[in-house]
Formats: sequence, structure tokens, C-alpha cells
Amino acid sequence: MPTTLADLTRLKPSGGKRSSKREQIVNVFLGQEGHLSADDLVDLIRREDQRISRATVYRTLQWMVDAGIARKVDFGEGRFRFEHSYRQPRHFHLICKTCHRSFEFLSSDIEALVEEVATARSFAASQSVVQIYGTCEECRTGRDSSSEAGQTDLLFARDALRIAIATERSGFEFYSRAARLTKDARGRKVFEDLALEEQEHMGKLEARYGELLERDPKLESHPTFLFFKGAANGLFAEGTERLLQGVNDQQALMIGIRCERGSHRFFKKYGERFEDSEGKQIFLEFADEEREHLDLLVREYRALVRRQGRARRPARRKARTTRSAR
Amino acid sequence: MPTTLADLTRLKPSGGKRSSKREQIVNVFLGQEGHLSADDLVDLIRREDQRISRATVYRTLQWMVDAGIARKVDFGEGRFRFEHSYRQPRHFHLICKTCHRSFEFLSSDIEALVEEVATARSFAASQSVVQIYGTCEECRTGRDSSSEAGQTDLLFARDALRIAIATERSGFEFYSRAARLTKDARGRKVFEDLALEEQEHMGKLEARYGELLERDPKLESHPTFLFFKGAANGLFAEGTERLLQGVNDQQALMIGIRCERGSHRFFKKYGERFEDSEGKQIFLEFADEEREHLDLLVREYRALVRRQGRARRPARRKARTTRSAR
DNA sequence: CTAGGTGCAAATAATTTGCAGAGGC
DNA sequence: GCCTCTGCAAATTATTTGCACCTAG
Repeated sequence: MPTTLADLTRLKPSGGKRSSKREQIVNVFLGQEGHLSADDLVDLIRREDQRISRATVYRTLQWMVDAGIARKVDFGEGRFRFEHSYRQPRHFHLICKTCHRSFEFLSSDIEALVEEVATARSFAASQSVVQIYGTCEECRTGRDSSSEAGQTDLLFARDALRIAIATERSGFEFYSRAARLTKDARGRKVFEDLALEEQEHMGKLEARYGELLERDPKLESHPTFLFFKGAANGLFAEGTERLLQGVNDQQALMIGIRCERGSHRFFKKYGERFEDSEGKQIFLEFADEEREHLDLLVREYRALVRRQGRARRPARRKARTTRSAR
Repeated sequence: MPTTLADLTRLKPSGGKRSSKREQIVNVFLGQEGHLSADDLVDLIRREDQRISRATVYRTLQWMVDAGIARKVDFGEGRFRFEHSYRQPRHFHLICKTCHRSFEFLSSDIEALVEEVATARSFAASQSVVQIYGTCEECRTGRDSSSEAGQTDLLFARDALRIAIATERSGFEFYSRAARLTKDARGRKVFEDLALEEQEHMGKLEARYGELLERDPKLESHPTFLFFKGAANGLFAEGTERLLQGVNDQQALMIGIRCERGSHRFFKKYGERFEDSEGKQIFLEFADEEREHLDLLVREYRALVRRQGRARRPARRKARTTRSAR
């Protein structure tokens, strides 16, 4: 919970005096969950202090937006609502027209497509809004679907970890198979080491996942928060499939490089896009690890090419193109 | 241009009297392009008739929304804008924060993802908003990028045709190859016929595309309006690739069935989602054609299985599973 | 003749602003 | 003491509504 005063003091980038009123309003805002309208906030404030005027609340909200504490969101109701911004990544919304609650989600997939559209239209996108209007499960079925929001902070971390774990798992599988298929002893050793490392790190991530579950035992009952198709099988799945179609040592290395590069790019980009949070942390750490693997593989690839060159000096590349589609 | 009175009379589903004022307002609205605010419309109306009150404009706008002539859109400016709805499919927006103009696009890909998210959260989605805020090319580079909107109506038809043509082309390729690979004479004939049909229809679609270009010679200079990844290679591309991995006659038929089914579903679904327009027409016609092909293939598949059963009566299925991944 | 459409002015609703006084540094 | 924050009331902006009047079917 980022509601402590200690946190708040760190939260004042732009000028502004410390003032009891402002402090009070910010505290009430941060202590609240969900999406408040200016009026909601006034009501809440009035409960503990009758003497705060509506204008001050509006002014403080504007200040919070400027300071990066709050984000102004528009659900098409003819007035704005405000949500926490601190530690929370930008996200999209599902908005129930019946109960007027809203639910958050992230979709790396949608973001990628949005970027593609902007690029195709040579449009410099700075922000995007995705809102799905409709009826939530509870309003349709009547029963309480126990979704109850649940700190998006934790959900983001949970899903980030799941993706990282799936990637490690598929990486492990990839390197194990690659090791089995590699003829060159030195190359085999590289793959074996990497497989081991992936497995080890996977263990660590799983432990971390366990810790997360301890913090909120119901965490796993919440639906997906971060949608990312690549996550399902892990980013190495495609590479593993290509391995099975038969490749030589050099090709195996190259496929590994491509997978690590894709993985590194995804985690780096996604990690950087977000404001400070545990999920961001996980993504960036993971990006670093993948970077190291990538460098290792690239070094190994160069070494292999050099050795091969020495082995058959005058013989030009015989390029046994293995006709494997495309 | 759907601005004629003839068109308008057809446009009054719900009750309402013919009234000169309303007629006048609707005409001015439909004669205009882009996204008008209520105030913009009042200004335009006042130019030809001083005696129309602001309230009537608001009331008429509401009536137009109910009648399906207009759609209310919210660009987060603190007021609503209105856009034509008649003949225009629901679309998403790119919104320039500098010049405040907005540009439209469709994305089947984003729609699919949005649907997936809603399903995963058991949310009954009824409508979705996708808005990309940023700076348009013109505002960034200064020069006129000649984009000038261009009837989205025509752009939709253009892109629908392009997708249909790409699909026909890939279908032709698929059936040609399938014919070449098929041993059974009767099966070969079926594939050959289909290849011919795809080619023929492709010609027709290309002619239609040509007609479209005549209506607006600059049509091709406009950027993509309808984003759909499947369009690039056509919906049969994947099937063709699988053919090349070696299959028997029965498998080839099955792959064809799967492609036609996917294609039919896509065109049907997309066609139905849209309001009356040329693009919709193209999609639905195409869906029908694919349906016919699908039925033909299914009949042929059943016939083949029957013939095979007769050939080796007591022999149980020998199921030569060709280990081709998954 | 009567339901619905229209104008005008007043009402709402969300948000902003002018100004005088209060408070932190 | 100065500069910013605050409260209050008035202003602004977008949109709606009450009510008397008008008009097409």
C-alpha cells in the first residue's frame, strides 16, 4: 500500500507547498480504490473535514495529475474520473454499463497492434485509450464472481512472473533439445550450461511466485490481467519446433540467438514502458538475463564460424540449404 | 453521397414527423464531413437560418443518434462530437492533439483481441472504443500529406476487396498445388475445378477493384484503412505450406476444408458486423462463395472416405499418422 | 384536433476563475 | 513579507428541460 506519508513526500516532483489541506486530499484519494469522480472525492473529504471547498478538491486533483500521482480518465459519462497512477502501469478498461464499475487489464498484444496502426498512418502516438463497454459477469448472473479487483499491482507482478516462467521453461526445453542434437562437443557444452541456467532461474522465479501467493492467497483466483499471446507456450516454443525439423550445429545456435533476442526485446520494452512497480522490476531483471545469454550465444556462434573456416580452408561454403519451408 | 432526400426518407426508423427544421438540420449534418460538435453544427445551421434554436439542434442530434444516422463520440474534450453512422461501419480513431482533427481506421485484429479479453473476463461486450492520441503527420512535418480523409466508405470497400483478392489468390495457389499433389483422379478434378473458380472470381474482383479506382483515382494513395493481418498472404497461405510438407489425398481435402471454413467465418462475421455499405456487400458475397466451396469439399471428403472403406473392407483403418508436428 | 416539434429562457451539472483572506517558509 | 493555497461566490461551458406556442397529419 503506497498510502504512507513517507511515500507521499517522495511524490512531489513539481513545486508546491506542503499544505495540510492538500495533504489531506491526497491521502484520502490514495486511500481509496477504483475510479473516483471529483464529486466522489469531495464527499469523502467532507466526511472528515467540512471546511474543504469543492474548488480546492478540483485544484488538488489537477495538481495530482501534473505530479503524476493521478490519471484523469474519461468513461464517456460527461465527467472525468481519477485513478492512481503511482506504481500502476498504464492500462485499458472494461466498463460495466449497469453497475458503472470498471475493471482494468493490460494487453501487450493490443498495444503492439495499436503501434502498428500508428506507424502505418505515420502518426506519432503518445497515448492510447481502449475501453470495452458492456455488462460485467456479476450484473449478468447476479452472483458475486469474487473478482473484487485485487491490487492490480500484484496482478501485474503475478502475470509478469507467469510469462517469465513460461519463457524460462520453454528456454530450458529448447536448450536441452539443442544440446542433444548438437554434434560438436564444445557447442553441446554451451547448450547444456544454458539449459541448466534456465532451469535454475526458473526455480528462483517459481519461488518468487510462491512468495507472491503468500502475500495474497487468493491471487490465483483472479482472472488474467496482462494479456500476451507469446506467453502461452513461452517465447522459445517456435524455436524448439524448428529444431525438430533437423538443423546443423550452426543453425541451432542461430535459432537460439533469434529466440533470445526476441525474448530480450520483449521484456526490455515492456519493462521500460511501465512506471515503477514489482512487475517492471521482474521484466527488467529478466531482460538483463536474456541479454547475457544472447551475448554468450553470439560469441559462441562467431567462434564456431571461425573454427569451421579453419577446418576447411580453401573450401568455399557448401551451404547445405535444408529446404525447410520459405 | 448519401445526402439526398430520397436517402433521408429511408432513414427514419423510429417515429417522428417530417418537419422542415429537422430536415434542414439533418441535411446540413450529412453534408458535412468529419466530427462535429453540437456547437459546430449550430454555427453551420445559423448560416442559413437564424431562427433555429440551439435546443432544437441538440434535440435533433439526439434523434439522429436514436435513428442510427449519427453516432456520439467522445474525444475527451469535455463535450461530445457527432459523426455519420449511416453506411459507415463502427471504427476506431487516431486523434491529433495539435490540430484536433481525427482519423478513422478499422482493425479486425484489434477487434479479435478485444473480444478475447472480454471473453476471458466473462464480460458481455457491447461496444468498444479505441483511441490513439498523438500528433498527425501534417502537424509534425508541416507539409500536407494529402491524406485528406477520403470517403471512408470507399476506403472500406477498397480494403475489403484487397483482402478478398488476396484470399482468392492464395486459394488459387492452394488448389493448384493440391491438384498437382493429388493421386486420385476424381479428387484431382475437384481441386482443379476449384482452382479455376478461384481464378475466375479473382478476375471479377479485380475488375470491381478497377471500377472503384475509377470512382476515385486517388484511392490507392490513401493509407490502409482496414487492418487485418490475415490479409497479407491470404487465408490459404498456411494451408499451402502444410501441403508442401507432404500429405495424402484425404489430408489435402481436410486442409482445404479448414481453410475454407476459416475464410467463410471471417468474411461472414466481418460482413455482418457492419452497417449497410459496399464493403459489407463484398464481404457477404464472398462469404457465400466460400460456403459453397466448403460444402463441395465436405461432400467430396465424405465420398472419398466411403470409397476407401469399400476398397479395403475388413482392413481396419491403418491410420498412417505422418508425424507432422502436433 | 392533437401528438409531436420548436423557441425561448431558465435549470443543471461539471468544472473554472476572480478575489480577498490565511498560512507556510 | 511574499508567494502560494484556500474558500466562497460568481462565471463558464455543454447540455437539458419546462412551458407556451406552432404545425403537420
